[in-house]
Amino acid sequence: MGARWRYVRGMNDFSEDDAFEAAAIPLSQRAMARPAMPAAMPYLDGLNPAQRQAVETLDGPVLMLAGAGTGKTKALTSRIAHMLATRSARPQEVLAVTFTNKAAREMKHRIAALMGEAVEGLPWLGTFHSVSAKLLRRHAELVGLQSSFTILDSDDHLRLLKQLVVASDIDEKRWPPRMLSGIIDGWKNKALTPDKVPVAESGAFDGKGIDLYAAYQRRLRDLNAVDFGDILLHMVTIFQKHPDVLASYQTRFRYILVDEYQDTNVAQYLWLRLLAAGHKNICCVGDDDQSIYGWRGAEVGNILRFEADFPGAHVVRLEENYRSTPHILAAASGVIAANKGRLGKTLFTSVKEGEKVRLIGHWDGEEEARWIGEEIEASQRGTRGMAPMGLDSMAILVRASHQMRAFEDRFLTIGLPYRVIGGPRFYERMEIRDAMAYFRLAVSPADDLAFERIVNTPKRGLGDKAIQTIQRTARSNGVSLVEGARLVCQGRLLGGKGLKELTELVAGLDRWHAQVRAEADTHVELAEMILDESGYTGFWQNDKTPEAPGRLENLKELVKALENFENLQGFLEHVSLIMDNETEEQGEKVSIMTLHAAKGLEFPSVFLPGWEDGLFPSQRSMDESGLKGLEEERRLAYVGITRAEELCTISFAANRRVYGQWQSQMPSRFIDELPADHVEVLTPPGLYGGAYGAAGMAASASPAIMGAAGSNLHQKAHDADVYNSPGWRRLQNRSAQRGMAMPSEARNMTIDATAVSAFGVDDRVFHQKFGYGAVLGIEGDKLEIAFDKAGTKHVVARFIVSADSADDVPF
DNA sequence: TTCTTACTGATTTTT
DNA sequence: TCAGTAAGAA
Repeated sequence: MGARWRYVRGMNDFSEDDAFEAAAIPLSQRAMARPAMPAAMPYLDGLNPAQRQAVETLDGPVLMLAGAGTGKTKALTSRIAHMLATRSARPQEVLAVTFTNKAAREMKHRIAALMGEAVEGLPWLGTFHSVSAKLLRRHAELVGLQSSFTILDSDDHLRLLKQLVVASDIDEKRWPPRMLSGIIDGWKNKALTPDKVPVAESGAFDGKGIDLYAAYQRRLRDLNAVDFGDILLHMVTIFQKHPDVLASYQTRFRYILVDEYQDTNVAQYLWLRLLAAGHKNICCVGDDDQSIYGWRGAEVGNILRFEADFPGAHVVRLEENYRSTPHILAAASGVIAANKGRLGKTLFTSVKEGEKVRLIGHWDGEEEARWIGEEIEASQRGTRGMAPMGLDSMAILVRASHQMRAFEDRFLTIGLPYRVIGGPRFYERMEIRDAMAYFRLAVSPADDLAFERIVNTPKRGLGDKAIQTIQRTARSNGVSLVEGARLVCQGRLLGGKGLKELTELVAGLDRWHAQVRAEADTHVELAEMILDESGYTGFWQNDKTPEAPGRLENLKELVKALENFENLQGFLEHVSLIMDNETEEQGEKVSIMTLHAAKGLEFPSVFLPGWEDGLFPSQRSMDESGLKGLEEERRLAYVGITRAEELCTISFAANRRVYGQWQSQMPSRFIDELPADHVEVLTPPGLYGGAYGAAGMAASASPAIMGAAGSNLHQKAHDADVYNSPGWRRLQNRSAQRGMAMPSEARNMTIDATAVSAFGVDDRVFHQKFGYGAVLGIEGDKLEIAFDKAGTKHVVARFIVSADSADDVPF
């Protein structure tokens, strides 16, 4: 949990002049920081010339092109420190925007560490959304909202759209609400209000897209709600339509800083341009080579165009890399060089040689996971003359989250601790959303979306029909759903169980709302009471599924988190923008995450599996966005490689199971783009017999043998394509030069020799996926096995080897 | 109303 | 493969 919840004041706290919530920084840290004397400027000492230039050029537009690992956060925070220390700006005149709460938090900490208590107050520093939401609460009436508007999460957003789609007689199958959501988000990212959507797009969503968009916006206004896109879009609208409001902020924010500028979308771009239009003291930091969010509206063009947008801009390149070895940098540069229209940077480092980037091909995805698991264990012990590495120093970065499974399975089997970063977020979990819907209703009974969410959660016998009755009643009386429900109860418009339960729910809501207003209990007690009385806690206590205990745990955590807020209202206002994934898990663990989630992180040792055409670069990305898509994938490769400090290991598999079907894979075209001088090709141990070359491997394994090996799994591996692909040939050539042979599946065939009869009850056995276990019984060609880690399973005998031979049979 | 069984179709994800 | 939905049975 940690700092995630440590915001105490409400967004609505208008009296507070500075956006910076002092409470966000633990007092201990603030006290420890040494006050910086304005004259001394010690923060400049550790900067290289480029960083220093970026820090000292305060006036006018500055574009800081900061390659991976070049110390851009240091430059950015030092720049703010410099502004304040030299009294070029007062804290409240500085606005710094980031994309994530995490980045905002880190900057706050680092500025505080640099400045100590030398200045009073700190700058406006937050995400585009949090800063914007704060402004919007001040000016909500200009776009027809009240300042207390609610911010919808993506779940509510989708539910609302679904209702609209259903209401307009559209075939939900052909035109899924999800698609409409994507279209509308896209428009909002481009700062297009319904009246501004170009005619060319009027065909969107069966020709009804624009109308539905307009209807959706009306509905939001009626609900006094905004979605994430609106937060920015409404502010842009306000800035454009109310020059006085804009002017006041232009005067107020004399200096603007933007992090990750390559990720800005059109709405954010306009937002910034409007605010900076007067003084043009805007400093944008970014790296066009790390733009990986085009699919959600980011425009690389924004950064490419910066000098045209802001004539006379100073462009500062941060090119000295403090993170990676020369080989790693060279490999990354080699790959990214294939992209066109880059601003161009040449990363260099003063670090000495280090290891080359390692490249290895595997037979299939499971083996890839197995090999990486072994490498990790080896690194832990310390190999190749490298010091032992902790698990925290290692990460596996995948293109798509489904690739994580192979690793999780494998690591579970061998008992290697791992942590998945970026999974479902805390506040997106069903139980948290349900609980928050109850809280929302207690605070504002008119919250129809919250009501819809929880009427029948836990089950109250209120199905579709009952809900329709409530909706009809509410609509015809022009009241909220809660009031509609009350009328339904009074008029006894429902039968038996449902009626009784609904009456009870309405009574409960009344009671809770009264408590909120009376402030009789503390909000924490109240929250507990709501969850209890609604039967929600009991609902999970009675649930026997394995997730139930975890969900109860999460609910407890949610209630605990409330302690950091003054009241329920304050909590709800913040929560939609502030909650992120900061699970400070204990213990040394290998990290598994997507390449996207890895941006901004670094690890001594990085594994990049699944470099196969179609997977990475992703086929879909190329189909949908062509060359642009491919280039974004390439940037993703660049991001991946540059996460590594000392060791980077790229791998691919010749066969992979895709949606349950085995497919042969071609090594990624990005592998061909790796500069040969900086790459060392490995061959998996135990997989090459020495007698077989790659070509021989394909040709010599007769179908009969393959069939006997039970490898219907492998049937496609004979496609010569794999072995004729440039990447594989290259691998082969390199191996040949080094006197190595290519993997052969010759060894795999030995597995078939182990027939059922080879096993007896109580034998110790090994299974590729489930690990070690003991045979409980034999049934036909299947064995019943009690696995040490994976439980009892029935497994086909040919997938089993005897435990003592497990070590030397690769499969 | 709700529980069960057939079907479909499938990145990346912050706010 | 598997999750999430949509139509049928209790």
